[in-house]
Amino acid sequence: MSKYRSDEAQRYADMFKALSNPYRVKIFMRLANCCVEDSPCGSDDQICECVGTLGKDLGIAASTVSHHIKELHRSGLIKIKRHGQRTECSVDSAALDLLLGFFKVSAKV
Amino acid sequence: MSKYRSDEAQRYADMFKALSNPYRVKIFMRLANCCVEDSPCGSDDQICECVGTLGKDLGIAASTVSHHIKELHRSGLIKIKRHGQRTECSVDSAALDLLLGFFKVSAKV
DNA sequence: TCTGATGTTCGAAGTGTTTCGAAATTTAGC
DNA sequence: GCTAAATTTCGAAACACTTCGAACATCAGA
Repeated sequence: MSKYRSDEAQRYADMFKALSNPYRVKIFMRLANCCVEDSPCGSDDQICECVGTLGKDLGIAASTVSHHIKELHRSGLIKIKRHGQRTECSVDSAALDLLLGFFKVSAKV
Repeated sequence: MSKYRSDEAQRYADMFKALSNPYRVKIFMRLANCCVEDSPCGSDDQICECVGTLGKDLGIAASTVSHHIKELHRSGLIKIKRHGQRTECSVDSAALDLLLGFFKVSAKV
């Protein structure tokens, strides 16, 4: 409590909930390795047709992948940009910094 | 995927699930500010009779606090040591480092 | 404008989570 | 051995999450 606003815990909980599913963790890790912030999927050398390709790699239905991506987006962890038929996703670096800060404070680094 | 084992995502998801509830985030933040690893609750100047006091501050039943603490413990985020009638909790610094690493890698810091 | 590719929304089934109060457990101190 | 304090376990009710397939929406290109 103390140095945090009462609804700050809720904000963190929302982001952690978005990462509380192994498929969403995998999606997030994959995005973090290929598309952070303003270098979205499909640019330059990296090609990841987000929903479709991720769905095949994960072995779950496309509608489920779409749902998980929506959850990640709702929590603010990722950004979504529609580009023609494709939906390009990227990790929101501000959210990343916020979470990094959460554990840095806790770790007293 | 790539550089992570298949069940590594599950491990992270478990820890994030433990932090997916605002009460558990509050408990974790409080513990991180008073008892990390080997300086458990109640030592020296800091006094926090974990379950009891946290329950009053959070405004929820003691049995609920106990449940949340069990969840944090099961995920590996905190350690539990019974000391007489009290249950002393502390943040597991190894888990903290693991999560810090998760976001550091993602942030490409 | 039709077609195929890509992605989203909907409804449903199964499962898991949250919270409580009551009862049980554990331990310190008499 | 009793009693009181701290915490856990149990059972139940309400609610939320996960996943799918089917149906719908959107867009690129012939």
